[in-house]
Amino acid sequence: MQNRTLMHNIAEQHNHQRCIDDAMTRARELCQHRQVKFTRIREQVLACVWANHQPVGAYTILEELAKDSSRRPAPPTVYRALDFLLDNGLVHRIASLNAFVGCKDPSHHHQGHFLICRQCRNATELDTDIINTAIKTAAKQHGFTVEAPCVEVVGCCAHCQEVGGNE
Amino acid sequence: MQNRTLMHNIAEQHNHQRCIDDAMTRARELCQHRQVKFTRIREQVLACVWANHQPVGAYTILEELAKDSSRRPAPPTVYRALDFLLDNGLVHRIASLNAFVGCKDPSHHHQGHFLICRQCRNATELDTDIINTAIKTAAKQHGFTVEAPCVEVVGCCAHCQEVGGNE
DNA sequence: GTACAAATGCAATATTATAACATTTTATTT
DNA sequence: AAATAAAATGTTATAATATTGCATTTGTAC
Repeated sequence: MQNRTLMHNIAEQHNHQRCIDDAMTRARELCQHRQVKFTRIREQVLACVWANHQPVGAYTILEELAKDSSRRPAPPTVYRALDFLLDNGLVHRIASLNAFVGCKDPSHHHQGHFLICRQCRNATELDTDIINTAIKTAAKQHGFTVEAPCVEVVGCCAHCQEVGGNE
Repeated sequence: MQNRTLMHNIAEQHNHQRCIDDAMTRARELCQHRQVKFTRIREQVLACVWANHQPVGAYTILEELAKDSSRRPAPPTVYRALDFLLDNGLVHRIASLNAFVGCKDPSHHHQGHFLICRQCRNATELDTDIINTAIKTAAKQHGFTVEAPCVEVVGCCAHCQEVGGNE
């Protein structure tokens, strides 16, 4: 049921295969440009993260890698790949979920803001500045200098509101 | 050094003993009013969280409880107390730190916004609405209904900027 | 005092993440 | 191409955070 909702959602909103392909191409080009190596493992991990728009845990990625190859990689393998992808802005970590999600714009480093649907679990990265501006304004009142704002908003996405259903 | 900075900070900003006392009194009254039990363990855990303004981990709390009494409580003891305190809005959980911090206004339920100093580790809870408003505005553009916004801003607090020092 | 519900004790284990060191692969120099 | 250095990955172990399930105790209502 939840899966149906998700697939429905994704299918309606965009061609997800294209979404994946674009992300992988972007990553490849970006790594080439930065002269860093987009190795097989890193590619596999990124593909796994982009498989859908739900943030995915490190150990879930591990399972997926195990399916693909005959031997099961150990946790550090995945975490190292994730560290690389994080460093290069190709994925974001969602602290409140201990999970990772693809970055929609890896060209410039930024800490994304996320809308996380409680129902379908999709995480949407925002690209406005209003939240950052508000945070800076609030911080300024305390003389606080912002370095890394982390914004993870749980709620209900447009599609799940329409569909309604399981609460 | 970091400790000195922290103590300095706290000492300058407010009388922390009073800060603790107020928080504990507030908690006691609130539990009485809500007809929920502010048991010894819950009280100890809350006191531990309020010991300073740095978010504290569950296992650190465990250590503290072990010091106070002859026998060492098991993790569920602490987590259950924390769950109670979270449910009653007496503490907040900082997802990005896996740690807990006292809530400055438990009278109404809310998800706090935090400024977390990278240097002294103090977490300051914001009480403005600008960030929530910005989040709602941004979410609205996506037809997203906000339920629980999580805002954890890492940066450098006013005091640590003045003091400077270790980066 | 009995019965029930809530809270705590306790053992085991799940989940997420890292440390330390060995090996392999890749790139660079000779 | 061989030697070297650097980067990436493999492997084992373990740390850190959190939960499950069930037993026991405590508190409250009847």
